[in-house]
Amino acid sequence: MKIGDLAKAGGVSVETIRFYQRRGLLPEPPRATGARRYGHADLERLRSIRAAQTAGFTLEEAAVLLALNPENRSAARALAETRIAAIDERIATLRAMRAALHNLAQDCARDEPGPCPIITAFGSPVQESAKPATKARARSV
Amino acid sequence: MKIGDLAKAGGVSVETIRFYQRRGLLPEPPRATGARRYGHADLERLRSIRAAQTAGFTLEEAAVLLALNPENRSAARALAETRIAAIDERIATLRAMRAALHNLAQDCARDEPGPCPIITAFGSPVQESAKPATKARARSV
DNA sequence: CTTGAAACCGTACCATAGTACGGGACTTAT
DNA sequence: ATAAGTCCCGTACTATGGTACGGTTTCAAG
Repeated sequence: MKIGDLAKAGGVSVETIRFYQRRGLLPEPPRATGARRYGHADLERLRSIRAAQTAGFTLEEAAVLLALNPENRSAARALAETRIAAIDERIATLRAMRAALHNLAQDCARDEPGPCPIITAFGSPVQESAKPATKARARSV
Repeated sequence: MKIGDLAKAGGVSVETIRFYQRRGLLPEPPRATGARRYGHADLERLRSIRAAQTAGFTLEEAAVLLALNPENRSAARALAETRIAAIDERIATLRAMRAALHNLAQDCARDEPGPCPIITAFGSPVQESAKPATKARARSV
């Protein structure tokens, strides 16, 4: 297999494979007249990386998982537990955000007199000095 | 108020304020002999930005919220609903990740003979050609 | 034998939200 | 009056996970 074939088989771009090689996630395979030649093991490894990513691991964590001795259950489990804890934390944060937004949206929908509660919470403080800064915009914001 | 005072009052760094100014999120206030002078409205605006961020809005969305007419409830509500939908999607993805990891961790904890299920899922494909690529590591991975 | 596809390489760029650095100007306190 | 502390400015760098560009070489078909 050449790099393009591996890319197709793994569902990633050629650039991505080269990127993984630079990061040490995929080995540098032997070459035939310049071009790298890949085997089935490389495809397996690529799939492992993608699976780890899908489960929320970073590429760095994927590298650790790949380097792990298959007998080393405690290390693997520790990694998984750490990830689960991080996911739980993230979910809790998102739920809090969601609840806050939902409440504001409900209030807003009640359509009582006065300014929109969403804008009161996040938007224009209704003061003077804080004009939209239209001319200060150097980038496209 | 000078920039340092505003930074302290808003709980951000001076650099962050300057960064917000470059992005057009905070206006460029009048100056006294070089140094910018801020008023209470600027602090309010800074707080609005941080509140929007806490609710999961990006800085770009925060800019839109700040620019909104306080009467424009439908626009504000649309923004909030979009954000809620994005949050829901993200939570769903995280839950799926969590469930997958949790199952693997449970299997692993059963400690049955054979390789660790976590590593089977994400780690070493147990083949030859895929050595850890230690020497290929250009960056620190 | 020539053309086009695909490989190679290094480097730069994307988004996001800042942080850090270096040098000059200016204020404030001792 | 000198030193410390802020302020100014522009630029570069951080992390993350790639994507894109430009130029060279080699491979396979026609």
